[in-house]
Amino acid sequence: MPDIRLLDGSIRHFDQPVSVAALAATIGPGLAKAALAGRVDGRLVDTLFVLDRDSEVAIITDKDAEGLDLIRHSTAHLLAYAVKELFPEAQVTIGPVIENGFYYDFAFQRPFTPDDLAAIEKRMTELVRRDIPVRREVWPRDKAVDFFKSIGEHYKAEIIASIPAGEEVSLYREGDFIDLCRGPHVPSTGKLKVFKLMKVAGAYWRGDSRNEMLQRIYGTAWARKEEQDAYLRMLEEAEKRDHRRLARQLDLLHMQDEAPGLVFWHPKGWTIWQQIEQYLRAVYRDNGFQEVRCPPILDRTLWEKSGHWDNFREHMFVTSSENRDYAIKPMNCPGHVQIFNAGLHSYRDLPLRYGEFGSCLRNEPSGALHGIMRVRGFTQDDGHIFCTEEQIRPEVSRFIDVLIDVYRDFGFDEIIYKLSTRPARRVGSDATWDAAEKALADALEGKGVAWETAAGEGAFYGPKIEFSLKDSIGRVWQCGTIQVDFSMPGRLGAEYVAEDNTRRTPVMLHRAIVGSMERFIGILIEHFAGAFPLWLAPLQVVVLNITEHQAAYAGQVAEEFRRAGLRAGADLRNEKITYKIREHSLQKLPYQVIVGDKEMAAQTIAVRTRKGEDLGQMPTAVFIQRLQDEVQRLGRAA
RNA sequence: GCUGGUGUAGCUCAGUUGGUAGAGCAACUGAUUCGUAAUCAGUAGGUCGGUGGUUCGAGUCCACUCACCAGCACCA
Repeated sequence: MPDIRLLDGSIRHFDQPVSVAALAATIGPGLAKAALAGRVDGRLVDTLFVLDRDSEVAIITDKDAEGLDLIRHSTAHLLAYAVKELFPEAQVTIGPVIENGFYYDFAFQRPFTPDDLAAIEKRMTELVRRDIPVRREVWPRDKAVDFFKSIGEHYKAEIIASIPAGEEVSLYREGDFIDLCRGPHVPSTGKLKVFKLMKVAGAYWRGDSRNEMLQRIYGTAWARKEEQDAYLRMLEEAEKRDHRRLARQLDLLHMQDEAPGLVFWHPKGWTIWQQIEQYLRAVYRDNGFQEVRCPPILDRTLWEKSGHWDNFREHMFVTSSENRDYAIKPMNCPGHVQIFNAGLHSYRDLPLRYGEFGSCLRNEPSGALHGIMRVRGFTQDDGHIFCTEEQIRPEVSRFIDVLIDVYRDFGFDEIIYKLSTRPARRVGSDATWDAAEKALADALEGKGVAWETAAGEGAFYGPKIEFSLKDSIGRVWQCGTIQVDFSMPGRLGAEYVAEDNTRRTPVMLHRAIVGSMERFIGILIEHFAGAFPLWLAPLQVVVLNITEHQAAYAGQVAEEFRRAGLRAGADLRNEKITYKIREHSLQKLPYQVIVGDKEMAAQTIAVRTRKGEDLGQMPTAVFIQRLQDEVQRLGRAA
């Protein structure tokens, strides 16, 4: 008869098998009510699971991370239940938990409408009110296949049929609804209080674009109302700082129908770009990268050699002239190899590092385009390191240091590291992969940072590390990468003379810090909500006169700022000072300098920030010094 | 590329069952010279994404097409 060890170390003895729910009840009525599931010797089970042997048990409630996942998973089932009640002809497929919620895919003869969603959500709420028990059943696989076929659930039958024959499968029954599921689930629908259906969209069956498209309903679900409210507020906030909207409001750039996926940079947007480019250029210079520039189009034969013609022909822009085919470069590496190949290199030259703000064009599928985050014409802060296998680790290590510094300078303190290892289809020997993966892992380990491994997610040509940053509202963006490449140098005939006077093929490391300039600027716009730090702001300070009387003085002050190397303007329009302040505040211009008769008489200026803080009155020279200090502090002077 | 949705003045949007386009802001003109997030008045501005069709008549209906949006698939 079971002895049950609880989380606090205490042991409870029972004279007969006991369910998780009953166990919770012996601990306290509050816990019994809150129990969503149990964790028995590390395995999650339903509350009706019977403990019949000695085990270690934790009661899972909505305070546990697993509890939240459970709620989301069960809410996905609740959604399917409601859909089947309202639309019996709809077929169910799968309904997993995702970040912040869940989705469920249905096969249905017509798309669901927003009205349908409202009706479904209403039905879900009714099912919750009825507090219907959710019960696990275990069936032989074949019986389950026959059953789901018999009720017309062909997708479900197909899923179950892919489970090995002879195994048992678990089904969950709530009311008249029965679904295949590994479980566990919350004990009854009444436990699901906080959820909202968000949107409906198409999704391919089994994630394969060759398959038919299903109707996917997305929902969010939480343990507590306040958490959902916070999540919905975060979405609202994200919408407010959407880079497409801010780019228009702040007059940074635009895109138009005639150039899908391509950006027209306006003066203000281009100023930001230039600050970033100049900054990165200094980073390159300080870290041994020599800046180069490659031709925008290269002969087809080169892309055939590199392998891109075979793999990406559909996504390359091609052009021809005088019976020759060219591709507009979709990447810079083959060009950098040409520069490497243009001279004979000794092992003493390695590592050799090239960097380029490389403009690339890729004919991305129309549905992939998204503002300036995913475009057809973009500029990589691309770099390639030609080195030996032994040099991989120190190069990667050094790169990580640089990357951390750069991200910090842009205001990102949290970085997520992911090491992607060998995929099934790959080039290079296992020994080579072993060494390279170890070099990357060692480099990460040497930094003392937390990192995770994505097994099998490396490129066919080598392992890589991907660097993601977390923005001010908690969203994660993958930007940097460093990738080992065993393939390209050989394909394009790169070699160096080794110590023993033999010709060897170098290893090539591809690396990018911000990734694409366009995308990174998009991320920055959203991260800062358009309120760029001083060193990046298109205009750093504007001088406002109160009446025409101080116009000349205001112009003179602005000129002083400009002479000091600051991006300054004067707004001498015949408008009320409040009007001008409002306008420049909305434009997120960092500092507004106000000059009236008082300031003019004292030969000073009055300063306020875009947030409305009053910095008081001071001589222009004093404020210039402050601004210069701030620029120095927030970013390396370019 | 796929599924669904959207496309009206520079911007944000309204346009009832098809009858020949409207608001606010911005712009322009004039008045106002006013101390920390919107001064008042006036003027001008649109082949309603494009092409074709139905109709006496189309922003409103139909077909095709382009772009964008939300997902999916893709991302060297």
